Amino acid sequence: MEPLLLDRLLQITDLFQRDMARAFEGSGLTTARVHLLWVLTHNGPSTQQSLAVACGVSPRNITGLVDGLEASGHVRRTPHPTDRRAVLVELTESATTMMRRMQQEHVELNDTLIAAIAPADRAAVERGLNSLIEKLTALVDDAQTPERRS
Amino acid sequence: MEPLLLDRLLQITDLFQRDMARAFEGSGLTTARVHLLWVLTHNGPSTQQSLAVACGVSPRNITGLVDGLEASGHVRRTPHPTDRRAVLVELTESATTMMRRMQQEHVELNDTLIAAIAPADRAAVERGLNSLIEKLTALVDDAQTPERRS
DNA sequence: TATTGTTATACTCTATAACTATA
DNA sequence: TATAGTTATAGAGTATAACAATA
Repeated sequence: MEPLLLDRLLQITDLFQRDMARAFEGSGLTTARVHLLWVLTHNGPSTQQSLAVACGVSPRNITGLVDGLEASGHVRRTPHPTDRRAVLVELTESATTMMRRMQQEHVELNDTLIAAIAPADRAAVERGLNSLIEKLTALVDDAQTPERRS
Repeated sequence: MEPLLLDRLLQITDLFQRDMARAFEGSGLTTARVHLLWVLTHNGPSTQQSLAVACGVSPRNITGLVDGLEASGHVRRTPHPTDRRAVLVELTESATTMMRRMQQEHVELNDTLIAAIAPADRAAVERGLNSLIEKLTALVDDAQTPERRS
């Protein structure tokens, strides 16, 4: 009984989640908080509204995540220069350093994974994953868009 | 700037999670509860201890998940025939029917995804995913096992 | 003495709704 | 009037520790 392609992909999903959880444990960080740190790394100082959009969660949730990251010294809230309602969330120096290291480990893991694939198969795997992403994106969007509000 | 292989895999992970959450919404089911239902589908009536091991969560957590699934009519607690400490959790008839349908949809999604990959690439993608699973499993285990308790 | 499940407690992620301060 | 963020409230998933009943 060959496992289905779908089962293999789900297994990879599970392995990633466990690998990430393991990498964070002890640091007080969680998947949701690290996600926010990645967004800040890529986008620079951001308002909580924009973080909510980027993370795909409610603004209220961002308040909680930023509270936690502020308490652990990873981010800092600073006043928005022109809008006194808003705050800018930015990485602290130590968090910036940490994210640089994480980004490096990310690239190293990528290299390790590519090295695990037979050279002759690599191009096909890349094409295949791209096709899967395209198909999955279409499926998710299809399910989202046509909410027949008749 | 080509995205990394790792980023593609993470994107697929994200798409799966969104697709599953979408599929369950409105049904009152969640990822954790559906996972438990899958375990029951595959293993048959089980004690909460064995469910805890199979789901990789604490026994206490299983109590909560089973409480919820019992309230929604998906599972039933029955006395263990020989061990009066334990209970056997089993699917109700309606949940069994639902899981059969879910299993069918699972196979259909698998077919859809395979169809999205160019036929010439399919074998290479399968091999590549197997290699990735092997490598990732080794990485996760390596990080787990040698907790140098010196 | 060890195991099964539950009660007690706590933390994180998540959401919606109401409210405050500003635009 | 609309927007940015917070307080209030709620529910799910997760954990550990203490306890009951049973092995």
